[in-house]
Amino acid sequence: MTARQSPREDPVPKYYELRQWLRQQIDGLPPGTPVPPERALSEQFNVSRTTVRQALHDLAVEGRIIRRQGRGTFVATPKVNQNVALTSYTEAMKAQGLRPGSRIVDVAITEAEDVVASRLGLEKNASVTRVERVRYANGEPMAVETVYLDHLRFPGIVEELAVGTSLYAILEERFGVVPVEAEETIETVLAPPSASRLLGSDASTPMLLLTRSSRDADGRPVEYVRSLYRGDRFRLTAQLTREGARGERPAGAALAT
Amino acid sequence: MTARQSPREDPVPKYYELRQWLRQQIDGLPPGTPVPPERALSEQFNVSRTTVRQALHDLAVEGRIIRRQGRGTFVATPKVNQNVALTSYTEAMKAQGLRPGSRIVDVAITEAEDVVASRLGLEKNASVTRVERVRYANGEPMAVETVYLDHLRFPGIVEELAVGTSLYAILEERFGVVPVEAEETIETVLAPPSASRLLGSDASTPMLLLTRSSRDADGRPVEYVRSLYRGDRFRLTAQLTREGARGERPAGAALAT
DNA sequence: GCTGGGCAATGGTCTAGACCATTGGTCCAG
DNA sequence: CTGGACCAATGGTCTAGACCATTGCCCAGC
Repeated sequence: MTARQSPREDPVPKYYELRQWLRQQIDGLPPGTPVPPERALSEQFNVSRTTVRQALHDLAVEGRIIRRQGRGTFVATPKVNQNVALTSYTEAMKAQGLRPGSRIVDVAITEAEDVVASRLGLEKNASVTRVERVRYANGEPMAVETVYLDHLRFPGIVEELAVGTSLYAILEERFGVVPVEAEETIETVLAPPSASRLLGSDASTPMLLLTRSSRDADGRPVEYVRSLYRGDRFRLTAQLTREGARGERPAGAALAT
Repeated sequence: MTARQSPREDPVPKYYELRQWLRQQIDGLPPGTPVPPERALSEQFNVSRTTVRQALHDLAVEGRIIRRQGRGTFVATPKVNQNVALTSYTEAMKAQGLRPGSRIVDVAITEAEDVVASRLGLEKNASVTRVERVRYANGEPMAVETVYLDHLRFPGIVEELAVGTSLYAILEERFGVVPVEAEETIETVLAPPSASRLLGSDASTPMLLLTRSSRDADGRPVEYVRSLYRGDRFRLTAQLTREGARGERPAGAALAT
């Protein structure tokens, strides 16, 4: 398998060719179908194992295969959808026939890092409550979510969460606070090892980092949330309706709930 | 530099440590600052070049550095923001002090692939107009966008585009069609070599794939758009306001234009 | 002064291999 | 029957190196 000279004189790397071949083979196969091991592919195509690994890594990044040390490589299950508005993780999973779940893995009162302080309108090193949880679908970890709240404004969160109360129920029932608007950002990042371990993916796997800064009816910051979604397992969706003035593209929008 | 045993017995790969060290060194440096070459880092840290490459690749994926064959490695410029509603690429870039641009690189009448036909409500292999263009900010390629339209319903698009008319102006003025609602998806993919070449990144660089299927006031499909944004250069944003019923999270939304 | 060629420096692709960590199955002993 | 040890198979990390493609600089020739 040599780097091929295409009619346009652009060489195609071996690993890319192998990637495409493999993609062709696995598309349409049921999730869980075994993919040949690295060493077998290396022999079959007479390329080094490194070349095979590159191709497999890329397919894993795209969520087409799942690689498990000691076990092998398998066709992955399709990506699941998550509405950008994040109406409800639970509802979104249920709508796709998946069993949602979550587990709080860390709750702490800590000092706010710069970006957290900034987003919550606090002084540097102000005291914040940090809640970290893992989101599951059918028992499979899908996202790590970290919520930051002003500890002075919302005391006692930790204790309430310990008895299983929903965070937003706490905010509304105990503090009379409802988030009414938010800014969100979406970008690709790589998982730090801590999140990798929680999510069962490796440190070079791109994630979708979704951040949200929400405010209440008085315009005061309520929470700052960082959610790390597995890029190989998630697709975000949005429904838009036209509202605004003519533009280059459909302009303005209202998200359906 | 050995894989270190942390207090929790979790080994940290060398390449990850090097990645973090480099990240610490470059954070805050002005864009364009040279980063030491691979071979220098390999000597300095007494690790193989492959280990260095892995660390550098990861930093490039995250958009922290830019690697140029024959030239070297440099601190990258910060990610730019693109509103999810895609109100206007032009406006979004201008709002960030960037000079927007675009170039149509391919226009064709072609047969619809399955997904395109499905999205446009057409028969398999129906005739569609495909418009492919590259989006720039300050002359730097940022995204590749492919628009598909029903050729029977919207004939003559190719000729109109040849004289520089905006696609949406054509739809409205010639066909009386205005997209009023849309579904969008956002996910991470890897750039195919064709897009890599257009965007100046490599085939293992994650991209943000944003798809949009829009419909007119009669509910008929108007266009199907696939936009590949460089994951190392883009962050998507959304402004949400509360509309809906109580949920686990802020529910429903209206996007600002 | 300008242009083209040569060369060094750089990142990109690839080979070959060693060793490690994890997993699951099999076999044996209690 | 159950649990533990062993082993093969698998993916993960890493070394060492070769060769290629690209880039920019310097020098020589016109």
